Amino acid sequence: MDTDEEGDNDWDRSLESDMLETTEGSSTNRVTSISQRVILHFDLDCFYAQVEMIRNPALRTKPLGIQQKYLIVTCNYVAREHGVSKMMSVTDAVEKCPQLVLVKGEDLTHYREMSYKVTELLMSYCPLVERLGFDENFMDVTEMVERRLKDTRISDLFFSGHVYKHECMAVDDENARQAVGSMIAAEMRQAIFSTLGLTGCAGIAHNKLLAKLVSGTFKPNQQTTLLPYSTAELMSSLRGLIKVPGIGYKTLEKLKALGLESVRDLQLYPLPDLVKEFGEVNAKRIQKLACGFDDSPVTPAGPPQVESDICEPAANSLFTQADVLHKEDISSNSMKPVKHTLISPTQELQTQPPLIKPKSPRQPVLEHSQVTNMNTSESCMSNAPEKTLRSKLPPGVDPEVFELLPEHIQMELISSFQNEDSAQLNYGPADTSSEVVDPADHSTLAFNQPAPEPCESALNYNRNPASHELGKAWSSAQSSMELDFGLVEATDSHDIPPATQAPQSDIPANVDPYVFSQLPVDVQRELLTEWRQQKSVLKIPSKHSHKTSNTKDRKSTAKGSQGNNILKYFKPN
DNA sequence: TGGGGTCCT
DNA sequence: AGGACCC
Repeated sequence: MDTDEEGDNDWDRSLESDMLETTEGSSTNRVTSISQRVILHFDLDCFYAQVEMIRNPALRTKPLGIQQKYLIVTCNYVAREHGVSKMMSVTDAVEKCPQLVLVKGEDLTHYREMSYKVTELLMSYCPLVERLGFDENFMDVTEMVERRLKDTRISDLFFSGHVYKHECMAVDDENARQAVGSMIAAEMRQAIFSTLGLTGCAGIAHNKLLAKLVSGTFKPNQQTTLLPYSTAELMSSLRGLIKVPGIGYKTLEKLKALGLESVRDLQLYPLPDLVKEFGEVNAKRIQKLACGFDDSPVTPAGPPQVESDICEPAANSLFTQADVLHKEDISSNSMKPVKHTLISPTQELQTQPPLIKPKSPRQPVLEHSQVTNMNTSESCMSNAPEKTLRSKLPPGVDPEVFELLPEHIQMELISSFQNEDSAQLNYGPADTSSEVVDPADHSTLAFNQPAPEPCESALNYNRNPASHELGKAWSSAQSSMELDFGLVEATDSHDIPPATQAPQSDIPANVDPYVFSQLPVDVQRELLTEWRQQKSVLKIPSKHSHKTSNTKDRKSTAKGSQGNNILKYFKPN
């Protein structure tokens, strides 16, 4: 039943209500098609260094390295200009930059606190936030995007920040969701900056893997959106398999032993041989990662659960997984009243209002009749004559190249156009169409541009221009927040943190640290006292937190991620 | 090569 | 608990 194909997903639950619910055997049916998730990845710039610069603004102008033992674990951008880099030995760093200021960073307390504030802030917009280390967060904003699309005219949309491999991009029906995602990401980055004084990057894509990868394309304090058809370009731009998140040192070594070096090598390697080395599940997983497929859900780690909702009676087996997910999502959403924000999206480098786009390829859309993944299992497809397979190819996919792909990837491609990860392998402008595999060619597969197709106007854009549901509610518990400190536009478009920031670890996320620092001292003190008494939504795990009650249970209940699950990180469902 | 984290077996 | 992955 569960080949690990992109099945039983929860990402399109937002659309599920519109869909017919039928049950065929045990497979969940998805009818609609275009539902792709919108995933955000936030990555704070040199996080430890930023925290130290907030604690001591005098450091801002100096080259700063954060030291743990004999390592510079991170450093600010001033230091980077002098040749210092992350994970460099202190000796080397000082050699490169004798004026380097060193701050010990072995005690993580401050970093941890700040880190959770960021996560909390993000959670106040949308509960689906997953932490990755102290300085990264994933967010699934699919529902938020859907809601905005409903009451925003398409002409009011634009891409905030960069669009991967494009200088500018006009918004149309096909890319509107990504555009909204980029606007949301910009607002959130602005919120992180104006309330916490931290800058960072964001990536917007249709899955976690790609959001993470694309977020790093423009580095400090910028954001980048990936359009699905640019997936292959992104993947092939990675130099070395180690750059694929989810492939670590051990796996890399094994892959090397098999003679694989590039992303493309892995994409094309015969699955059976891969299975011998890694087992079926892992083999498929890593091969899919190499192709840019990742159906792993955004799994909130913290305890957003405040109320009763988790202790529900054992799930009725008549419920599909998706049903359960849907419920949980609604309940967690409903406890999030939000205030309207005055924050305006940052415009960044992208000053251009969208003009004319290079006639954009569109995301292929399949007919509804092609039922999702219902057993796209090998058996059923591998027997299919090639002609049949080919005839099902999404527009723009080069059949020649298609045939080079491992079978499960082919299946993925075919079925994915109804799934969330659709259009993944929709490789950009092609030219290598009819080639034979050239072992020396380490570039990636190329597909033709998808031909224009009738668009799915499943998304209707109404009038109602200014609709911003993003609120700045910090924690539902707080009420003293009527003071609109946080709503002050503390910055202009260029995101330079005020050097005067008074670091106050107790000020709530929606209070601008700068504005706070301008208040009379006694007022500050009074506010702080009040805030300190208030509970955080996300409790910071104590150092010796035993967490007797398993985080796992919390997770699987909280998000209802299919309790089984393979790899947490980018695991297939 | 730190000082953490997560999940799977 | 050990091993893989992540930062």
